[in-house]
Amino acid sequence: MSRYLITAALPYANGPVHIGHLAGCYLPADIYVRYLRMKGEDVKFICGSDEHGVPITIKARQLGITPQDVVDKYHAIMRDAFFQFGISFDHYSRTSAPIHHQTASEFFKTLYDKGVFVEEITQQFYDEEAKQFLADRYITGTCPRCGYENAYGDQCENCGASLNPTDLINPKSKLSGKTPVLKPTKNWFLPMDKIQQSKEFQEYIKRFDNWKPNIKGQCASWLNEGLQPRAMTRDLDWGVKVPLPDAEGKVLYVWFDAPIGYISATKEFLTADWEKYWKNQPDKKDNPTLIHFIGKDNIVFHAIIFPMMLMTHGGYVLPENVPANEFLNLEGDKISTSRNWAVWLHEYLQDFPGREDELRYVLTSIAPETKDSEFTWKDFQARVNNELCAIVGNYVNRVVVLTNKYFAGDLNTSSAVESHPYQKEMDELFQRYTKAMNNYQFREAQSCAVEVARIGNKYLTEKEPWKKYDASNAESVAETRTVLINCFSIIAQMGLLFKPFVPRTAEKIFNLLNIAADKQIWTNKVNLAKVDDFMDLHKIKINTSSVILYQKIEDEQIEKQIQKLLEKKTMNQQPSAPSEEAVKAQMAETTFDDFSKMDIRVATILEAERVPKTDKLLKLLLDTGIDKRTVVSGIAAYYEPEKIIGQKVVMLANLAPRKIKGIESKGMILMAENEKGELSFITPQKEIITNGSTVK
RNA sequence: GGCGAGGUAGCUCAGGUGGUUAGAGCGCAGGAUUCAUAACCCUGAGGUCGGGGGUUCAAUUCCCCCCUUCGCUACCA
Repeated sequence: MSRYLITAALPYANGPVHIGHLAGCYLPADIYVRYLRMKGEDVKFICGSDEHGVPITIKARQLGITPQDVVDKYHAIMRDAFFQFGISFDHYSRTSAPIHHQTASEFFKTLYDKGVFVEEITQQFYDEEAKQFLADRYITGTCPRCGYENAYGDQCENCGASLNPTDLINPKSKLSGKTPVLKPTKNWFLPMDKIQQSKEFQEYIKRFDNWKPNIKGQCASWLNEGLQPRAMTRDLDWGVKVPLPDAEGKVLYVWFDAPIGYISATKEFLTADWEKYWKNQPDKKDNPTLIHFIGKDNIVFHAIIFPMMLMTHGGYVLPENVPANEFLNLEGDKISTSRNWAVWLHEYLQDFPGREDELRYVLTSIAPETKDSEFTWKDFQARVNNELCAIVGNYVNRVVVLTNKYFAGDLNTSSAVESHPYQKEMDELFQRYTKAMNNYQFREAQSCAVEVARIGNKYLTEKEPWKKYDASNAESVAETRTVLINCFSIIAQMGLLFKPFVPRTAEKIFNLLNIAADKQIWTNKVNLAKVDDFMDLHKIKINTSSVILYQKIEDEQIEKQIQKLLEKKTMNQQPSAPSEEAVKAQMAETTFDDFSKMDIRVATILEAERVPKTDKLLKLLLDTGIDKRTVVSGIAAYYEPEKIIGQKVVMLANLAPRKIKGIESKGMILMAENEKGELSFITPQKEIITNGSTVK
């Protein structure tokens, strides 16, 4: 028996869980864990809410409540939805738990004492009015890449660029709306560049060879570019306090503390025994196997940074595999929490009560294992109706109905039971299934389970007891009994294959056949003797007139869901629907004096060309009325160079010159921008306005 | 622009260290059947495996170029 510690990414506690999270991470993790348990392995499945970090503090501020209120709310929603859906965590914790603060704090202190960190004083934005340093997410400004005005200091949500706060144009503090100033502050960096060179790390990355191509490729890409030191502390007051005397007002970087959440949750759950699931054991063969299930957005943290932390700490095992999935799209569009384009788990559970297995089944059949995939409601309906109802559910019901019809539900017999002619195919399916499961190919494995039902249907159709059964002929009765016994044996084996995927269905099947929990043990090879041990083939008795495992999904239900989504889409597209994200709040007050320092004037574009090797930049020659000058502008996504010659524009003329891609840019074109970050020139309306006319 | 992963039947996806007729499910067409949730079972039609070049006796599979989708990354005063 091997020991496993399986984790699923800690969901961030600032919003509920949607089907993309499930298909990408929680469902595959749960399936794998249930498979390991079925094999009789010693496995612990750990997860919890990730409750630190800046977005939560922003959300709290917006709602006028404390960060703790925010995380309390979403922690409860997520935990309840997960458990109702059947994600079988052994323990679901949270990073605001005291034991987590203690564990993360100690972990940091150990690395500090070992001299792992590099202390560095850097210039960070500081809000003089709020008297605090600003984390990346607390700074907004114009995205230098796409021109989106509400980009965050770490990332632009419009174009997805990852940024440094100092990259932002016109940075503003989210606290006061004022322009922040740069001020020195001390932080502790993980020298990932050095650790990358270490023998131990080089040894560790060899195991990437066995990982899925998408992850291996992404990691190789990071490693080839060379890793950079990364700050493991932040100037913020929400999180785990940095356990050092000179670290007032600093907390651990959320990505430092979050993965430690896996450890603290294990501690909380197992108390004294936790180390058996995390640490190297005296005898190497007793070492636990650590596997992280995540979505592809987390690869670098789980495959590289966290292992580096574990490695430099010492004593811990490193992840054996990080099976990350790609993204799930929804009805042709990317799932987006901020645009509310999602199917939320807690809403599904309400709209489809008792239909958890149906969603589990469909999400597994379309899981983005090797590439992005797509969920549509029509497809959901088709898969439930054509596969679960028609093939699986219908098969079980026909066997039950026939048994009642010819044997009043009792197949009890003392004569020997012959195997059916498809046992070889079944055996092959079990082997295919095992191989797929071991390689994290869950869609393939699940299809093996459906395949079993197809075999059953085929067998039944070939034997056609409804034609051959003759109550007055003992031989015919015996043969029919054998056929039905075999049909039940196929059902039982199907239950085993289905158990990790649709646990409630499996439960119903095992209840129907009175198969005790201690018999539901996986075997990767089947034959009659094994099946007979698994379930007593001589004593099959059922006491139900029919078994409907799955109900059809009606057109109206699907229409309703599609309608729900269309409404969301309409709301998203209405430019007049102002939401907090869409329309920028008014900035802090300024003075006429400040405004009049701007030399804003009209100019005409004389020449325009793309800046080579860039996506966004145009090099423009402008006639400003006073001179002809070069300006580089990030508008290539919205204007083609040939088409803007002669275009009148408004520009800021006295902006300090700056070199961009080696070109000296003297000024800045002013652009109007909508909430999507789309840009437009601002053009004077009358011909009397000529080059050099001022704007005031 | 650089890097990574994809582009295979109408749809959702498998597969391939180069080698006889390229696979599955759904959908579609035809047949058979009635135990069953109009379900099951059988048969069939459908693809120059993103495009173009090259290497080879032979390429969908190897090499080069291009187009395209997704992600990471650079440039936007």
